[in-house]
Amino acid sequence: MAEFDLAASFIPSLHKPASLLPIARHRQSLLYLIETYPVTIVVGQTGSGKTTQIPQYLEQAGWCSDGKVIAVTQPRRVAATTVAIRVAEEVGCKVGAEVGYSIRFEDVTSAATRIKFLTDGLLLREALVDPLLSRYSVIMVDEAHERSLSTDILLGVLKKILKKRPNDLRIIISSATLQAEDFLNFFKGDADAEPKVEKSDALTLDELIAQGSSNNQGADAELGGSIGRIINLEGRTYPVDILYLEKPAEDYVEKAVQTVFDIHTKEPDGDILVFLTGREEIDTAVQAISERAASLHPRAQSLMALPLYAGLSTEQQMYVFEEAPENTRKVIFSTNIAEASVTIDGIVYVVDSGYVKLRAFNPTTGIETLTATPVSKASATQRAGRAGRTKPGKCFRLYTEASFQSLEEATVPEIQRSNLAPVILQLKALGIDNIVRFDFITPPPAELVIRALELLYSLGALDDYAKLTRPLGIRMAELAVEPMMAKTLLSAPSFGCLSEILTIAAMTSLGGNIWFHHDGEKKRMESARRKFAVEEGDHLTLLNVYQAFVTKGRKEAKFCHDHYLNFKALSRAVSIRAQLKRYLERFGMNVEESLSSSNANKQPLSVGGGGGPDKGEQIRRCLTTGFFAHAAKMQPDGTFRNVAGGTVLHAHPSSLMFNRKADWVIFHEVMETGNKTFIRDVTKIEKNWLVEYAPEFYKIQR
DNA sequence: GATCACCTC
Repeated sequence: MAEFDLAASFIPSLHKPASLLPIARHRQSLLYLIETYPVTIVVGQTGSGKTTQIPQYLEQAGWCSDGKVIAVTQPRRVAATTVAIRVAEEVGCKVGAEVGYSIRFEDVTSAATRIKFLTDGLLLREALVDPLLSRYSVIMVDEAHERSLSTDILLGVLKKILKKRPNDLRIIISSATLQAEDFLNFFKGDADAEPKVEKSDALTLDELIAQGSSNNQGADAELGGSIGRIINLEGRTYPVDILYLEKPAEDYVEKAVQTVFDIHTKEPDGDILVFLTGREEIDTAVQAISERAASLHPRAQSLMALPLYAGLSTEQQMYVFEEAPENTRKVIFSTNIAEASVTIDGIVYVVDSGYVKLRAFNPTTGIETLTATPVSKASATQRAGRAGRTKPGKCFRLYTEASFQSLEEATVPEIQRSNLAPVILQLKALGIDNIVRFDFITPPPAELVIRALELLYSLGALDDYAKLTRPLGIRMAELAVEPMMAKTLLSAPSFGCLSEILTIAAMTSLGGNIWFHHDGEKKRMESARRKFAVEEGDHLTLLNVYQAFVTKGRKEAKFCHDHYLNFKALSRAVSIRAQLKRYLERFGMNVEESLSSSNANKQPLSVGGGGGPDKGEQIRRCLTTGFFAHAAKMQPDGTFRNVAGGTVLHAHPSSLMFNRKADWVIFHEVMETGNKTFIRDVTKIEKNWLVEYAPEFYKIQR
C-alpha cells in the first residue's frame, strides 16, 4: 500500500469546465443552423451539455438583443430550477438576474432575465396571454422525446406560431436519437409542398457542418428541406454491457433479488439500481434483501437495500443519494422515477424487470387504468444507460433477447392514452377550435376526443357548435384545475360556499399525499384521520383538515407530526388555494372567507344553521354540479355501481366510505388497478340532485 | 376488509 494516495489528495471539481464539454466543438455549427433554419433538432446524449450550453451560446451570439428572451422548457419543475441555478453559476450571476426560472408559484425572473428556464406547462399558460409568445426569440423544448402531454401540445402550438413568425422565431427541439426525424418531419409538414428555397452556398456549408455532426448528411439535408436540420452531439457516457436471460423468469421480483445477490458476490464494486413497477414489489424486494443479507459471510462486503418511489417523503428519498457505509454495497429498488426524473451517481449495475406501470384512459367507460406493461425499447435503453454515467457498467435484463426484440420501439405518447378534456379546453382557449384539424405530432384516437368533447359540453364549457362558452368555458380553461372541479368552483357563488370549495379544490389537487406515516404507525395514523372525519364524506373531511392546518398546523410543526399530516403537501394546498382565489377575484367574484370549520373535531359542517339548507348540504350540491358524471350508488354488499350500472366500484381504503354506509355518492377520481376499480374522495349526495343539476346528461343516459 | 407508475398548470 502506498503511503501517499494520489487520488485522495485531489478533489475532483464539481462541474466540468464548460469549454471541455463535447458540445463546445459544435458551437459554430449549432449557431449556424439556428441562424439559418427555423427549426433545429438537437440529438444530445446525456452529458452533452446541451441544456446548459446552448442557451449561453445563443445569448452570446446576440439572440437577446432588443430585449428578447431565450426560453428553455422542461417537463419537470426540479429540472427547470436546478438547470437555472447551474447556468446562473456558469454565467456568474444571481438566479433571477440574467438567468432565471419560472415554475408554478415561483417566478424567479426579472426585467434583466435573458435566459429563462420554465416548465412546458407554464409556457402554454403564457400563450393564453401572449398567443405568439412574442417576447421570445428562441424557444428550446428540452426532453421532447419523453412526449409528455404538455410537450406534445406545445409542439403543435409552436408549429402554428412559427407560421406567423417565420423570420424572428427559432425553435430548438432536444430529442433522443430515435425520434429526431419524427420531430423534423412534423415541422416540415406542409412546407413540403412549397418549392425549396435553399441558398446554394448554404448547402455547401451544410455539408461541411454535417461532416462533423451528422453521420448521414445527405439524408438529413433532404429530410429537413428549408425548415430545419438535425444535429448530433456526442455525449459523455461509458459503455454498458447488456445481458439477457436465457429463458423467461417466472417471477421477476424473485429473479431481481437473486440477480442482485449474484452481482454482489461475483462482480466488482459499484452500486446497483433495480427497476420494478410499484411500491408493493419494491417493499417485498427490500425486505427479501435485508433477510437474506444476514446469510452473507460475516467478513464479506454487506448489502444495503433502499426503496425509491414518489410516494416516499423527501427525507426517505434522500437516503438513495447518500454514500453507502464502509464495506457496503448499495442496492436501490426503484419505480420508473429513476428512469429520467431522479439521477443517482455511482450506479454501475442496472437490473431491469422490463415492466412499467402505465396509465391509460378508457374512452368507453371513462375509467383510468393503471397496469403493469412491458417497457418499450427506448425505455429499456434509457434504463440501461443509467449504469454508465461514471464508468463502464452492466445491465441485466430479466427477460430474453427475443422478448426485447418484440418490444415496441417507443412508449405510446400520453396524448394517445389520456383523458383529453383538459387538453381540449386548453386548445379551445388558445383559439384552436377545430381539434380534429389541429396539427398533433401524433393525433389522439377519435374516441378520446369525442369523449372529452361530450364531457365539456355536458359541463357547459362548450356550446352546440363546440365553441367555448362565455364566460363559463373561458374561465374554466383559465383555472388550473381539471374541468369538473373548475365547473364546481364557478358554481360555488350561487351556493354561497366559494370559500369552502376553494379549499376543497386545492386539497383534491394534491392527489392524496395528505396523510403520511412511517413503518408501524399505520394504526395511529388511521385514528388521527378519524378525528377529522365528517359523516358526509371525504370532501368535507378534507375541508376540516385544511382548516385545522391553517389555524394550528402552519405555525407548529408538531401539529402535523402528531396528526400524521404531510406539512409540505398542505403548504402546497395553501398556495394552490391562493392562486385559484386570485383567478376568481379577477373574474369579479367576491370570496368571503368563512371560518365555518375552525374547530376540527366538532363537525360543524353537518349542523344546519338558520333554518335554510346547511353549509354542508350546499357544498355537496355544489360538488354535484361539477361531478355529476362521477356518480355511483352503493349496493347492499358495500360496493358501488356507476350510473350505467355495469361497473363494480370499490371505495378506496383511504376513503371514509371504505367502511361506511351510503346511498348515492359522487367521487373525484376513479381508477382501475389490478382487478379492482377504486373511487377516491367520495361524498354522499341525493339522487334527485343529479337530475336537478345535469338534466340533459341524465336524460341521455336513460 | 385492506391501497396508485410518473408528472404538471
